[in-house]
Amino acid sequence: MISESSKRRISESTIHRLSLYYRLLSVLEKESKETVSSKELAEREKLTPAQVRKDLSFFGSFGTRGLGYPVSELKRRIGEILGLDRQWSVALIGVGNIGSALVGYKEFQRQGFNIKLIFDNDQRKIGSNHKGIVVADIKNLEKELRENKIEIVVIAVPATVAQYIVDDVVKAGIKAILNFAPVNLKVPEDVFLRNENMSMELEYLSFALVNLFNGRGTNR
Amino acid sequence: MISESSKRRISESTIHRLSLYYRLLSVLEKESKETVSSKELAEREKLTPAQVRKDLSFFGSFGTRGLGYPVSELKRRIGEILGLDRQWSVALIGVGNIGSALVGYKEFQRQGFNIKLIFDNDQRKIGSNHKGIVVADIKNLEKELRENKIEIVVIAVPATVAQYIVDDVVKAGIKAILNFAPVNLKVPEDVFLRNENMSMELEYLSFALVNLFNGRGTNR
DNA sequence: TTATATTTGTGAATCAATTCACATTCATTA
DNA sequence: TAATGAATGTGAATTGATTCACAAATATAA
Repeated sequence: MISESSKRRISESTIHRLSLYYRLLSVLEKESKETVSSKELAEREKLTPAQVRKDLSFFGSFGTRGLGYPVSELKRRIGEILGLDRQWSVALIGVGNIGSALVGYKEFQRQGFNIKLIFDNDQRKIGSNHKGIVVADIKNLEKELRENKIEIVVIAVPATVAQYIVDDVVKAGIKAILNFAPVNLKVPEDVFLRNENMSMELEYLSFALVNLFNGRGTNR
Repeated sequence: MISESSKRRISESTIHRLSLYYRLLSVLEKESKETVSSKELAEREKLTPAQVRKDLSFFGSFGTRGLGYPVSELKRRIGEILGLDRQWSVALIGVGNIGSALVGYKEFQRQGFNIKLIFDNDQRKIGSNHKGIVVADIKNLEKELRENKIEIVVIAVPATVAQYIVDDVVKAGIKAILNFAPVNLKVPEDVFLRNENMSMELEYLSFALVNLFNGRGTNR
């Protein structure tokens, strides 16, 4: 897979759809379904069968003609591609509204994203316990990130301080950052930064209600 | 604008970028910047100037040749397009981890999304106060949604019950739903449904770390 | 064992989004 | 007031993503 993906350039949309397939396959696996066709996957995700097959074909051929894809096996393979076949050490910075929610978000753990450290700068929060993790002082950020071999950092601090925090996170050698603060962050070329913009979809709904209401909705 | 957008089909990406421009223009406005060029907007959002101009051109011509775009005016116009020039009545269903975070999320209010009602089915939560809003019993969902003229519903309940809730929400005549539950929901054609998949970006990071690490990161 | 029905995997074709490139417009300066 | 420079707005060109359509492979039924 690794060589495949460096050969061709895989689009962001394809990766996002792999996430969808992975989640759906987990459901099908629970339902003890043995095989599934691109047609069925497509119907359940509101895509075309060709789209599903094309997405998968970038990474190999996982199906059996005349039969479809083996549910468990395909789930396992997509898990491999997405890096969900391993555990990730995650640190969370900022334990306000959103930070607290993320600590308790079961879906992350289930996928192998383990929050190992929590940081904050508020003395009232430092030392407090969140789901078994003691909140550390942001002052020790770099040292702690290194010592605990953190691989992914989640930013959930106010927009005003996010850039300073990220600068320190980058200094600590972190190469993957998920940002919940509503602000554009600058990172070096070799750091992966993704933004979770919680207002964006709400704004899309607002746009849709105001502009697109000629009768029917347009879903993703 | 309304007629423009029904003439041509505006892509989802364009709308998402309008959200980005809007946020950036708010910053520029605070910095008392009078005008801004497509070049500068593009640089700050890691886009091309042509992309910025094309996006805006779908909705009209807001700039002055030789000068650029007037910051406040453009912000106002994009606000209009996105429906952020008005207040929206929002109901939140499910006040667990994520629901609680959303109640306190300032960014929503700032954009005119006002959480007016909160529902839950847990007797321990019903009647409790969240930022001045008393949690209502999910049993009265339909009645309350109608009486309070709710326009947008945010779903933050466990995946297992989300579809049942959504069915009731649709029955209440709601046409716009934002779903945080990690599950594919079915709604009629005339209802706008958007999904906020919190794991997706984390999975993208995971994918990037495993597959794309030939030195440099690829940011959005 | 053969015939028929399915369904994959994938080049080719189509459709959509992005970028190019430039005429046009306006601000500014001499 | 004319000349210069800057930046928009937009068709055309390009690039990228999606869908088509079909040969190949396999399952299943006769």
